[in-house]
Amino acid sequence: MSQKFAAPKGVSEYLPPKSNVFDRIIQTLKVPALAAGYELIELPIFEDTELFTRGVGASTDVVTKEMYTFEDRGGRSLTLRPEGTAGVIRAVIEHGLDRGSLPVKLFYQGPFFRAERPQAGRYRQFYQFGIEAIGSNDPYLDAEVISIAYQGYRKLGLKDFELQITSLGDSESRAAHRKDLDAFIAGLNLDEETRTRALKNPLRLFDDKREEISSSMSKAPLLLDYLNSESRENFEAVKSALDSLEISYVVNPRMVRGLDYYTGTTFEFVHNGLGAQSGIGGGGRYDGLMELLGGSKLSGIGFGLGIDRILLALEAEAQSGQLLPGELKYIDLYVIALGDEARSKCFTLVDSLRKEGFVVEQNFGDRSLKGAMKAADKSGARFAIVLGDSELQSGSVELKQMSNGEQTSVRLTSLAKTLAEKSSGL
RNA sequence: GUGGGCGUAGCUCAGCUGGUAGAGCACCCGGUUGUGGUCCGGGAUGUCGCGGGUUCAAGCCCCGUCGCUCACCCCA
Repeated sequence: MSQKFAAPKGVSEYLPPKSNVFDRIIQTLKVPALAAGYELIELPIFEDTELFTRGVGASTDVVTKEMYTFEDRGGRSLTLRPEGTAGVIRAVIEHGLDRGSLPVKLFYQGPFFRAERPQAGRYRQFYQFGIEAIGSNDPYLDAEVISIAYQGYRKLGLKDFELQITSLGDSESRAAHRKDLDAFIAGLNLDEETRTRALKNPLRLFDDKREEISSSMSKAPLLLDYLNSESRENFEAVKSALDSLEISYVVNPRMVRGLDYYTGTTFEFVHNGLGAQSGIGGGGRYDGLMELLGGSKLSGIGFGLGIDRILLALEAEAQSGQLLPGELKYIDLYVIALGDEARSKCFTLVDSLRKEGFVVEQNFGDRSLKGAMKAADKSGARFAIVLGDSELQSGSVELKQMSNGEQTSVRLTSLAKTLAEKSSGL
């Protein structure tokens, strides 16, 4: 009895050729981060459960109903990471990274886990690329962080997205607003569940898509109107820094983020071509997180970008039949051997060309020349050679350019040189 | 957790008021001796998601179940 296995529910998987695009996305997003001096931090996939309940916030849905939590053999409660920031902060504190020069600038990339009901752009295992800058509250740093995400998207060719920003202010500003917002919500007719949620974090109601709730929230007091002078000046400084980089944005005073640690500048990138899950990335400042997790009182800011959703966004923006960035695999040369003797010669030839840096594929098994040529064509190789008895005799091959069928006779000894010359001309 | 849609070849799907399985794409081979992309010919591939029921007969009807998907809650 053979059982057919399937991947667990709701996970995202990437197979060729789409996996090439997936890889390209990550490589591309890294470029602006590296250019700004951010360095890789590679962290465990699972952490102490309490890191998330405390860091992300016990009131959040992420913590209350979406965590993959399990006990290890020593009875410790562990959780598959639902987001990246808490782990980064933990590592910074644990290893004293904040004792060096500030801000500490880090980037990470990898899988994250939330046990939600899957839908378009929402998976139980999903991928994020993120950066964190810890130890400075300079508004220019906020703008730098935002610009790194922005540049990453643009480098990938994305256009149809919008940057939304707001400020959640400092604790004084939030307290003043909370008082009025609570009073306002108390006057609304809400179902039990929603009311409970509002008690934990009333801002969440701004994000509710149900018609009756969004319409009644339209008159709710906005946090942005309660910012004290310091918070307001800070927000203005961030905005003008973005202006100076010609990064356009819209201020969305109703924006809500899912994690409780955000303060001050908060932002989200929203794509217009996606379904309900339109946020392709977001982040913000977190003033109290470091201290909350047992570290020094340093502010930080960062973002997480959803690789899966960026891929969906690229697909949404692509014209039909258009290739996505990185989708086509690149091959310099396809080598076809005819006969046993040639086969053995080709095998070492391919090896040496690869060592010189060329991307080379060879045909395997007994195929007709026609079939092998067809495979060469489909591989996307720019050039092909056929090596059989006569080539072994003469010591030269016909180097065929696949795009136009042109063949040039080349000595085997100068194949690499000619290939390099011809390739650079393309 | 709640609600809608869908489950037929590797992929996208067709299958009329039930009569016992098809197309396109992809794949492999060939169109006389060692050269691809077009064209022509040939070929392999399905327990029609699974279980039960109705019927002489079910991919089509009924019940259940599993899965996928979209949306809500929530969120990258």
